[in-house]
Amino acid sequence: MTVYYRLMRYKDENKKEAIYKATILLLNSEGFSSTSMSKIAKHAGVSPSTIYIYFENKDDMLKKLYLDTKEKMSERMFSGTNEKNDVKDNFEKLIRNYIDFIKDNKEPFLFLQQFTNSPYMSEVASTSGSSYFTPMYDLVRRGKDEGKIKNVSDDLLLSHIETPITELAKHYFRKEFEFTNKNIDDLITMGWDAIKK
Amino acid sequence: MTVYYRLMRYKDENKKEAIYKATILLLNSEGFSSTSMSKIAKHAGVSPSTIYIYFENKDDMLKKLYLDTKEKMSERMFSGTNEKNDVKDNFEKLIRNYIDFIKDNKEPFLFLQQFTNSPYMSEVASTSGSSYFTPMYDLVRRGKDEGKIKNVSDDLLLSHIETPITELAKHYFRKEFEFTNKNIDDLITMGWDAIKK
Amino acid sequence: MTVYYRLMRYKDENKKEAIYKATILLLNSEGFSSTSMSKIAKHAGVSPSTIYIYFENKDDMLKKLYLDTKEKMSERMFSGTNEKNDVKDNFEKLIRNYIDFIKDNKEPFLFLQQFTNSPYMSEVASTSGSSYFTPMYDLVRRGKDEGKIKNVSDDLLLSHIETPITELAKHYFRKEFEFTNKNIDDLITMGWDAIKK
Amino acid sequence: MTVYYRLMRYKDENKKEAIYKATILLLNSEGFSSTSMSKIAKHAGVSPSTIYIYFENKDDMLKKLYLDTKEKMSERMFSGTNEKNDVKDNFEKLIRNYIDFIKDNKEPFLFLQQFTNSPYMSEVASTSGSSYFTPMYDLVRRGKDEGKIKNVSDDLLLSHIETPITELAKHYFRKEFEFTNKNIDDLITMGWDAIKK
DNA sequence: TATGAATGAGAATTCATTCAT
DNA sequence: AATGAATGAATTCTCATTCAT
Repeated sequence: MTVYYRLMRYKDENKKEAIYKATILLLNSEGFSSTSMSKIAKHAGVSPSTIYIYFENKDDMLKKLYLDTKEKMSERMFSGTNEKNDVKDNFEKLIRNYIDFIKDNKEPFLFLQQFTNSPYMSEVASTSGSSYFTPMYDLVRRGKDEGKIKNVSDDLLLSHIETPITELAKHYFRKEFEFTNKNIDDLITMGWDAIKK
Repeated sequence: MTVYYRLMRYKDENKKEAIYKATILLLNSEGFSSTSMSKIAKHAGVSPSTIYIYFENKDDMLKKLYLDTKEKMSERMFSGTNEKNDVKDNFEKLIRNYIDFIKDNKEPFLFLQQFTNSPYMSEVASTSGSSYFTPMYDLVRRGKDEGKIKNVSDDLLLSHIETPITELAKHYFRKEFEFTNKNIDDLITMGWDAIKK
Repeated sequence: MTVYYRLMRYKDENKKEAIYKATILLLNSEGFSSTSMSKIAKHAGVSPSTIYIYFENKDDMLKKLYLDTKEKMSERMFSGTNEKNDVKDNFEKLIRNYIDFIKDNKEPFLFLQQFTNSPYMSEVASTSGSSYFTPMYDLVRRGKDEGKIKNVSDDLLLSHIETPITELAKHYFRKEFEFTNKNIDDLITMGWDAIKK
Repeated sequence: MTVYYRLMRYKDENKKEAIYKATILLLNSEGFSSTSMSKIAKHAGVSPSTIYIYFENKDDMLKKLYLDTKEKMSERMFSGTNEKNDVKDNFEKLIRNYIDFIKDNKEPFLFLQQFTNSPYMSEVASTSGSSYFTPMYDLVRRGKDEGKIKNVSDDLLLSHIETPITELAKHYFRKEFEFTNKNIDDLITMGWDAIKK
């Protein structure tokens, strides 16, 4: 009897994921201005009003989707890196992880780019988001301490690690570029040349 | 009579520019989905229907605005570079030009970023747009021929020149980073280290 | 077992009252168009679906709430009046009762006004409602028989008893008027002057 | 030529009136909660968006409609009254005017009642609205000065003039009461009895 | 009895665009 | 060339109600 009263229709996490997935796909194919809540609902196979059970409004949904996607990406990027490893090994691991993530996550990656370059970003940036990259900061700081990395502004260093790959990824998805083994090796060399002392 | 016509054309260009300017500002502050034709018209001080005298429709306007802005940027970037100059000098000039453009053109720059990372881009990319960067391709090719630049894929090289600065520019506009002389010099060093043989 | 059932019924009445109370408050502060079932549920501390256990639908609930409130008011109005008392004494008692009710029941009173002047009223009027005022009709009829009250249409008489107070009550709640002893005495005099022969 | 430039599509006051009329009819027949902007538009024969050319939003429209209707009513009520006339004559004129207005304006009258008893009223009350009744205040004040009217609170006096008729009007529209000549005469007598010294 | 999840229909409002001048 | 009025279609979001437990 007790059980009977306790039970109720639980929120279905599948629904949330379906909403996220539909949003990313639509955003990537049609852009912010053409991605409406009803289109998202239709693609996710739910009613428009259902979205409002999981999120306060469209903004709230987009921001949570961004944070969720960004978190998944940064987890993947730093997996296998370790503050006991050699700095350059970590650097190389990071780059390979990032490329792996990109290859496996075309749509989430493109969504992140679009979001990051939209005014939505500034609203999220203040909250959190950049916190995902503290391991990166730790890495370059250690590299500087150990005298292996140029003694320049952190931002300068970081901008030479992630961003060239990000740019190449866009070419990759437009099939103008390939992440061959040689290209990846070259990328590591160039990145390291840029930041090493 | 001549005067009459000149006056007309002068007025036109004013209106077109006002529309462009209003669009960029709105797009940067509110994003694609909140930038409507009537808002643009109001900010530009014209009637919504006036926009349709200058442009076929919203899409047409955005694309022409992108192309126009991009052209202005690339003109500025390559000014003073020359295929007779030393490759490294050209490289340095390019970077300094780009930073100058960024500093003087916050709103156009941010608009370009937003547009480039949106699905609008793919519609424009096919038409033209990348043509603006042929001087860049010429430069790296010459560098390779002269044995000064790494013999790696062009895309790899280009991605290490423009993109780190682009990334830093965003930090700059969020007031998290400054383009001091030292930072600019470091940037040039790092970029050159990345691509030089 | 008895206790069990009593507990259940007790709980029920609590919920029903909570729903009624929340509805009245919302209706008075936000009006018919902004008072939704989910808002009512939230304010009453129950689930939206719980309301449907007690009432068929929203209309049914509103009508029952009106009838319930109206009944409480008329009970209070006629308490202490008696067909053996002097007609004028009954008249005075009625007015004092009504003012007492108003003072003690701001929200229910305002709800009644709003409901009475809405198209909802016509749906309820046919069912019942006016039956609550038969004691009033009895009173004026007796007054006429005894030659104390003007020999005019009942409606004319009734409209001079309750309505001026109703109007003043609205001013009272807007803090533009006070039910001082003098005002109440004046009110009784004026009402009696209006209807007396 | 100059004329050509000056001309444009002017706002059509007919449209505004059609919107007002449709709103009143719908509000009276279906109430606040069932009267949607699209229903109003359909009944007025315009597009929903057209309403937003004339009014900021629904609230704005309702308030302006109320003020407009109230103004028309008060103009009618005080027509033919004059501060040189005898107080009692003015009083009688006022009542006859009000009844005439009611008979000729069923829908506007019922709308005013519904609006006045809704929470919308409090938003409007602060702005203006009661200003329409200054002639009434002038009248009772003069009556008191001349020693013809009871020396009681203005609110008390006013509540015995307009409100009984308002109440009877509702019965009239439900066909439960008729404004016969005798009834009107009785009404005047009773009202005057209530307020006269 | 009681619930929170779920929903299609409909709410207010804004959209890109065209019309009439 | 220029405009403000006008609009049907589409927007975000809320509604009354039902479902599953």
